[in-house]
Order: sequence, then C-alpha cells, then structure tokens
Amino acid sequence: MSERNRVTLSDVAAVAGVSLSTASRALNGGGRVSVETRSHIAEVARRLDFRPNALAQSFALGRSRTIGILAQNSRGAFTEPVLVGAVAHLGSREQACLLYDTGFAPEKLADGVRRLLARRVDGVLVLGDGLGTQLRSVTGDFSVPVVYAFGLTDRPGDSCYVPDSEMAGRLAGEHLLALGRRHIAHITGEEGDAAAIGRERGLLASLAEAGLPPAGDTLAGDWGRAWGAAACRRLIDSGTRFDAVFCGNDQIALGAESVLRESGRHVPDDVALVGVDNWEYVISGQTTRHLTTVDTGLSALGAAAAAQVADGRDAPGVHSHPCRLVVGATTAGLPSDG
Amino acid sequence: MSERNRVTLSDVAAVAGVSLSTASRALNGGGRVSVETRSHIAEVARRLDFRPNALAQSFALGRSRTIGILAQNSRGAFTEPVLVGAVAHLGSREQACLLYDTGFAPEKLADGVRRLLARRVDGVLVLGDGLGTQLRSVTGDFSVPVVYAFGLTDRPGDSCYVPDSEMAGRLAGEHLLALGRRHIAHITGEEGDAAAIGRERGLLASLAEAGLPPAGDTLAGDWGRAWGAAACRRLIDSGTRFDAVFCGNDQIALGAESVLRESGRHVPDDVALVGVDNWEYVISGQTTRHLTTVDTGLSALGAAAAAQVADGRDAPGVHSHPCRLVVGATTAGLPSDG
DNA sequence: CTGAAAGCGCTTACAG
DNA sequence: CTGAAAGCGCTTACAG
Repeated sequence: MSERNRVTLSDVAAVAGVSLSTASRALNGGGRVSVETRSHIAEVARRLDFRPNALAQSFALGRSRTIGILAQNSRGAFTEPVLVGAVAHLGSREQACLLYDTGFAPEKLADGVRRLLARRVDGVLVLGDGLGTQLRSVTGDFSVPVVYAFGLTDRPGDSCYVPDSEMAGRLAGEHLLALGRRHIAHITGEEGDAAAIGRERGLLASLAEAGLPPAGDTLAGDWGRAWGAAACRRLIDSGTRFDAVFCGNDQIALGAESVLRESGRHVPDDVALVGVDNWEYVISGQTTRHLTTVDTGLSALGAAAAAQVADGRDAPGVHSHPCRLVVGATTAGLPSDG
Repeated sequence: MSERNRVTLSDVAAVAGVSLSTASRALNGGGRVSVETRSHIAEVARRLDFRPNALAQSFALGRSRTIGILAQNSRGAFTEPVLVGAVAHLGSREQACLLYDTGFAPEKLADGVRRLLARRVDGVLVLGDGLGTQLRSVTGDFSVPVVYAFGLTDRPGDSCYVPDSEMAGRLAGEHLLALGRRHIAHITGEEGDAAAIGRERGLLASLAEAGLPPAGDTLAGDWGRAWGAAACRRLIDSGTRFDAVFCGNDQIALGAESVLRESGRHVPDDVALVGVDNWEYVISGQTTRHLTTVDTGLSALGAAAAAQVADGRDAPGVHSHPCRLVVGATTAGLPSDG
C-alpha cells in the first residue's frame, strides 16, 4: 500500500512475458486476447499489486475523471445539501469534482467555463440557487454533458433537476386530511416565489380532491420565523376556523407554533402543523422529531443530477425530484377519524 | 471559448518562431529566457487563446491537482458544512477533490487509501465526525500531505482541525454576563461527550472570572429538543434561581424555551437563552434571528483544513478553530446593568 | 491472438 | 539565452 509502489504496466508485461500492448488489452478487457494469456496477466498484475497510473490513463484517453461544478452560491443553506449529494455520488463513481463558484456574478461565468474547459472535465454540473433565479445555459459551450441542479435554464431541452414543489404541498395536505383535519390554513413565504406557488397548488389540489376549501386565504410574507408568528396571529384574529396550518417552511412553522401556544391552543390536538425543509437535525440516538415537515430531498436531488452527468441515463428535460413527508410531534398521535 | 479550441504549446511555439522548450519555459516563468522572447511568446499565447492541457501537465509533472477526501460519514449533519467549506476552498485553489466515504467501516479505509494512491492525489483530507470518535492516522500511507478535519487521530504530530469547544462555552458565558445575568444554568447533551465537556469548561471559566458560581449543576442528557424541555422543567421544579440558560445545542435551547414560555417566563426578559450550532437558516431578506447561538464555524474549519492540505502554512499539530457568537432575540434587547 | 510503434502534450535536464 | 531530445505511462490502430 506504500506510495513507493510504482509498479508500471511495463513491469507487468515483462514479468508476464508479453508485450506492453497485450498487457494493456488483457487488463482493459478489450481486444482479442486468449483466455490463458489474459488470466495469466491478470494474475501477475494482482501479484505485483499493479495500479494503473490514473494520470497517464487520463492523458492517453483525454478523459480527466473530473466533473466541473459551476455554482452560483455554493454556501447557500439549500445549495449545500445539493452539493454534498453530488460530490458524494461522484466520489462513488470515481469522479473527482472541481468547484468554481461564480457567486452571482454573471461576468465570472465565462471564466469558470474556460477553466473547466482547460481542465478537460468529463462533464459539468451547474448548481443553481433555487427556482427563483434562472440559470444561463452553458450547454453549448461544452461537448461533454451539462446538467443543471436546483435551477432551471433559459434553454429548453437542458437537463434540469428541481424539487417537486407541488408534491410538497400535496403531501402535506394529504397527511393532514388523513388525520381528519378539515380546516387547513396556509401560511407561506414570499409572494410570487416559484416554490411557494407550487406548494400552494399542491395543497389546494389535495383539498379540492377531498371537496374542501382552504381555511381562509393564503398568507404570504417572507420566509422568517417572525412572519410565521405574525401571520398566525393574524389568522387567529381574523376569526377563521382552522385545525391545521401548512407552513411554507420550518421557520414559519416554529413561529406559528409559538403563537398558537401563547394563545392557549394545543399543538397538535387543537392545531396540527406541517412545515417544509426538514431543517431539524437528527443526532445519533435521537428518535423523536418535533416538527412534521416535508423533506425536499435536496441531497438526493444533487445525487440524481450527478448521476446524470456521470452516466446520463435519464432523458433530457426538466426532472421534478420527489420529496418526502417526515412526521413529527406537531401532527403525530392523532388517529384519523375519517 | 469553444471546446474545439485545442491550441497546443507546439502551435504557440511555431507561430512565435521558437522551440517547444523555449515556449514552455517562457510561459512557466522558470529558466532563462530573454525578456523580449518571453513577452513575445506570451503575446502569441494570448492571441491564440492558448490554454495548456491540464491532463498533459499533470502527467508530465506527476501532480494530479486533486485532493483526496476520506470521510467517515460525509452525510452527517455536521460533516456537511465542513465538507462544503473544504470543497469550496479547494476549488478556489484550482484543486479538484475526490471523495471516498468509508461510512464508519474501518475495513474500507485501506481500500480508500489505495484508490487515492492510484489517483496520485496531491494531498489527503480526512474528514472525521466530531470529537467523539478517534480517527486512525493514515499519514504514514502517503508521501503527500495528510490533514484531519473535525476529528483527532491516534498519532501525535498529525495536523488536526477541530472546533474550539471551550471557546464556545466562554463566548456564551461572557455574553450572558455582559447582559447582566448572574444566575446562569447549564443544560447540555450527552454526558462525557468531548464537545460538551469543553463547552462546560469554557462556561465555568468565564463564570469563575466573574466570581460567580453556576446556577445549579450541569444537566446532561442527550442532544434532542425533548431533553431540553425535560431538563428545563427539572430546573424549574428544583427551585433553582436562574436568569439564563446556556444550552448544549440549539435543539436543547428550543426545547427549554417552550417550557419557559409555558411556565409563564418571558424570554429573554426573565430568562435569556444561548444555544450552540447556529442551525437557524438565514434566507435572503431575513434580518431577525430568533435564537442566540454559538456558530462553531465548521465551514471555515473545513476551509482551513483544506488550505493546510493545499498550501501547508500552519505548523503541524492540533488546531482549535475559533467559533463566533450570533446574537438573536433570546438574549437581545437587554442592556448590561453591570 | 500478439507485438512494434506512434501518439497523447507537456516539462526538463542537457548541450550548444 | 535557446533548441534537440528524452521521458512521463498508458492506449490503440496497424501489421503480422
């Protein structure tokens, strides 16, 4: 296992008593090589602990075994899990990754493209920062596959992976309905935000299928805890009857919860709460969750996008990545009463 | 900027009317080349948009421009920011990274080492999962630099980067003291956990310097919200007088807060709260923070460790990475009364 | 099925 | 200061 173990293919060939080209073919599976020769060479390679020099291979093949990642903002709270999911998947496929962060500066994009080109990357993953900002397509700049994660581009036909916002709203709605809730209110984040709109659509669709109207109008504000509290107060003051609130994210849900508690309402008995993002971290040995939430699956989304760069099994186009309900104390313990 | 733009060093040399070796030397700064020749070649290279083939360079120099990352658990909640910090820093230094996740399986470590060796990585970053588990040193397996992040090894002299737990406790204590709190209680996570111990030591040190005892004994349990609530209830029931609680992490703090509220105590007027981890995500446009917390700086820690692999400016040994107080509503708005 | 040879594009002693 | 040449270790047509 020592670093000094620089056994070369020539060494293997010499020991096996064959030519360099035969050794190469035998080990790479390609070309015609007799079974005996092949197994003999393989045996010698094993015995000598031969490990092909990846640098030489890359050079000869023109493949870097590296994927370039072009990020708008790699340090964003939501970008991180996408990035980690991608890096981890690529690692499992023996692909390194080279990150270039343009930091929302469009003029840096061209430079990033040039750098990745110079590094002869085998593919490019463009990391957006959500549905809010449209990505500029760089597909045409490369002859290798380009995939976009957590963002949509200005070019139809690009491979894009984004969270399924509508599914998020639908999962929350169906869960609350299954628990017997009939008066479901909705507090969300910024007005006009694409994710917020999708989630609302999903929620309303699930309610419509149950033949129910929402409890009051959707309250839109921002994505912070303070807004969640303010909106919940407004909801209470309005006299609207509600036994559940679907919140645009976990922060809003926590803000709403504190107000519900202060107003003497019990969570979840009087009012059930569902958030989005699954921001509660789980530490080993911990089993109980506080907030019921929808996990948008960003890490898996990053992995899926990475798989597409590396293997390209999916058809091109926009892929809505599924999300998942995570049940916690803010809805649990209530059997469905139909 | 097209991919087809395969201008080679030979092209540059030919157009400039010099030999390949002179062109190489001129562009790489090394060797004796007359000023005119050098600038002429540089000019030609620029005009032709020459970009050296990184694969050929790597092969010739034996340097992969890739750092191997050996992670115990790359998907851990705390490992992620460390990983992202490292990947982002490496990217800015034109270093790709190749992740190998051993997933707590020690027998996979040797395989990971072999793979990184075969890829001829220029350095290795070993990513631990906190102070709880000791890392096995692999420094001896490589001739390139090996650095450990978020964990300590079994070999003295290894370069390790870990969060400064004692500083975390001290920052929390000093902040609460500066706000005039004099009866500071402490609820922490698992008994015997290294981070918990360090934080307690820091808290007690700051109290001792102010000539104050802690309010009651440290309550240790687990790292979950439910424990935070239970411990706070116990604290109240014990009749201990307290006007502040330093909590082992943010989950515990949130659990404690809910109990304080239910018991009619105002946060922060009656009881101020400080957590650890800075788990509250901040979304664009959001300014108010709820929880005062200590950010353990894991992302910067990852970057520092990466910088050490790439440049090696620090002395070897254990580096305690500083943390940072983040003030939120659970302590804010209270002027110091001495 | 097997081997001799060229080639991937750069760096770097070594002569001149 | 400059150039001819070898070498990095592998892959892959091309002959035999």
